[in-house]
Amino acid sequence: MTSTSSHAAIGIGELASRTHCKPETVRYYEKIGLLPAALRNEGNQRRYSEATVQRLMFIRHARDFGFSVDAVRELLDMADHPTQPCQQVDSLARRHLAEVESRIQRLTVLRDELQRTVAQCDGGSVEQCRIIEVLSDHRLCSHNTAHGGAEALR
Amino acid sequence: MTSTSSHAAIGIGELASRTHCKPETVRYYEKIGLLPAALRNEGNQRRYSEATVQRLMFIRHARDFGFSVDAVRELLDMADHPTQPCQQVDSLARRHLAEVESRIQRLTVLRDELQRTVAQCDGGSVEQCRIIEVLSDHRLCSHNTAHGGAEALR
DNA sequence: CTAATACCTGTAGTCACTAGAGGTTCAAGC
DNA sequence: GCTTGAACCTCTAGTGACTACAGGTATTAG
Repeated sequence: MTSTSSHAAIGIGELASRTHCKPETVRYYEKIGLLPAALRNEGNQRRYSEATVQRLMFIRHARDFGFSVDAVRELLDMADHPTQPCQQVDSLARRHLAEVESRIQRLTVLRDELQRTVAQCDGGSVEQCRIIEVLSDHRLCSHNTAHGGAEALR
Repeated sequence: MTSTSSHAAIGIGELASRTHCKPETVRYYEKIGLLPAALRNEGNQRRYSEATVQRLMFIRHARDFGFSVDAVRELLDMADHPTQPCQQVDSLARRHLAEVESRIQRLTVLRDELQRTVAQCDGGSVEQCRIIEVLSDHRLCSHNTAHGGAEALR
């Protein structure tokens, strides 16, 4: 048996594989306080309960939604206080949604500018390349504002 | 006069302000080799020509388009060889465009899921909050694949 | 001449992990 | 009991593209 039975303590490897992350990530989350310090067995290895599996699933799912680690910290805190009103949760999620929408907006403008520029390249020499020309002179862009690609990507 | 005359050597502060970045960024670009080592005056301070202003404008504009520093390095290299065919430029720009489009795609899927989730919250207690519930259980999501928000944002 | 400003170098911090070195513990087979 | 290999441990450094200091020097305006 590979110890997948329901209420036995599990090791970091199984915890990681059941939550689609790596042992390094689990140790990292413990270090930054997203997960509490794990119980250890006699040989100093971490042992986890089902409750930790659930907590880590929550964390991974929230991260997968694009919430920052700090936001996840707040969400966990709220989830730990179930009788409180969920206004803060709602507000956090709406702010996140607004950020995603803004990101889409900026990337769409950038995409249009890139498409226009790329479409104008006729495949000659670099000397007459429209892409290089546009990069050399912002006045050739359709907007005179920044594209914001450096922030909207990466 | 604040030394804005056309062909005099300028300092790092003026170079920075004319290219919408900071002196630290200029020094950083020099360090990583995007800009050549600057000439110095008697007091060891960097002095720049108009050519450097142009080069840095190109760099900033390309970064603003979202090209990575490595991509900018390649673009600069190509721009420095004007008689070569611009096929590589074109290919680099098209790959970048594809990346931007993919990013928009992923963020759009994420936005839809977030919108759906946020819309279901009725403002009660955390206990019955749909947002917390969805984060706790991926099966409540409309797709059973990852949302990829952690990679698509950030 | 003085004071404010701009500049210099070098280091560390950001974010959310990931990768590696160098050592220890565990589980299975013989 | 012994061996072997996988899994685990801690600690450090690296990623991208800057940004922010600290502690010192140069320039410039008045």
